[in-house]
Amino acid sequence: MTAVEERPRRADALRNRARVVAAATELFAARGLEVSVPEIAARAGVGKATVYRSFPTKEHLVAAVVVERLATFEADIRAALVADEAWPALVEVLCRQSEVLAADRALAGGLTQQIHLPALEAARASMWEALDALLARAREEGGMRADITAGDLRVLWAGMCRVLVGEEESDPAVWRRYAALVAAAMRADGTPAPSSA
Amino acid sequence: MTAVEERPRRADALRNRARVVAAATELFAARGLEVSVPEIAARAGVGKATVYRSFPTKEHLVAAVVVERLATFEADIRAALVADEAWPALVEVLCRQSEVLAADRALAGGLTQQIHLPALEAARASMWEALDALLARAREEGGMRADITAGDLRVLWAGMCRVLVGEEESDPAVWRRYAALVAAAMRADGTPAPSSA
DNA sequence: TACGATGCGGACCCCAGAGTCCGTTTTCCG
DNA sequence: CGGAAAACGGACTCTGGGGTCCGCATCGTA
Repeated sequence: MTAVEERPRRADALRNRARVVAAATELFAARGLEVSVPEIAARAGVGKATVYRSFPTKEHLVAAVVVERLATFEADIRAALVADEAWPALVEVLCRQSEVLAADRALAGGLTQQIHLPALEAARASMWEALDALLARAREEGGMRADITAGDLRVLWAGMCRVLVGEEESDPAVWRRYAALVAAAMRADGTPAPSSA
Repeated sequence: MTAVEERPRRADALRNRARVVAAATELFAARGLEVSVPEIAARAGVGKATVYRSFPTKEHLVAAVVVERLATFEADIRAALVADEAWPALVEVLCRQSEVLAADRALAGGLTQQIHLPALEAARASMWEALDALLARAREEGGMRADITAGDLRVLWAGMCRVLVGEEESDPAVWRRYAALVAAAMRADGTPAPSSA
């Protein structure tokens, strides 16, 4: 655990850090968050220790990459927030991001992975908050069941993503189709929960 | 890899095997399929090697436990097959089994886990076949979208289960609610996939 | 009851991945 | 341009889980 201090870093250190992040981003996208640190270091053309000089822990590296990906996802959501009608915009975001996920296993992991690092938690929270806002608008417009929250969307959507990722599904059309099914589950049209408990 | 021969096994060997399976069933249910063999052995009150005498590989042990669980799931489905109306019966099965899953991480893993062992593959296939039959009936009765297959149900339902399991959700009501949402996604009511790809 | 086959379990090996150390190289400031 | 601080990277340790070995105990049959 090398401390991450605040004093100015040398040029080569910054360059190497960037290379590591780039390599990690590629590898995580291609093969998931399980890729080992040594392999990332090799891909970046640096030694393992160099990775640990920028990131105290593998989790920190993962977080750095995932935060980046979450940010672009959130940007897409926020763009949808200004659309005329929220519901179609929401569905479009889901479909589009599902296509992205078809080729990026890192984000999929990031949606649900159990990593408790402030930076990541914050990025996640901010993202869900944006999605919540979009859902709220869709609800107001009447296109959605009233009891659906961003959390519900997360469970259904992230879950489906995990299964598809696990099966190496890479056809964007398939991903879009499931995104549409998840959207269908949230539509306003009766079919309330049946019976007890 | 100790071979699993056919000659009659000693009484104590059978007893120990049963203990191991019982311990594994408990631990897998409580904490998922990641529980280590040493820990299972300890819980069963036997040595690690004893586990490997009955099961050539950890995967074989996992398979043995999961097959058992899948069988009870399948039995539930087949019972629903003789109901008057297939759709409500299907929803009921999903809700009920979701409650079961709330307390059993083993089955959840078994639904999607990548283990390629004949016995497990067979049990899974048989289970999905039963579910397919139930879906077919529901489709005939008109309660369901025509394009939904058992595979679709698997992606949505198993996915949602994985997320809930990962978050240690143990409130059966929550599980039932999501099962109902998945069911809603499959209902016949327009909302077809939007646009391209 | 005796004795061979069967089964037991603790000690052991192997591997892989996370994280650290230290002698050498690079940067950069005076 | 020279030297101290910063960074490098290969070699190292540590941990933990899967799977095996072998001397000892137990079973069950003649």
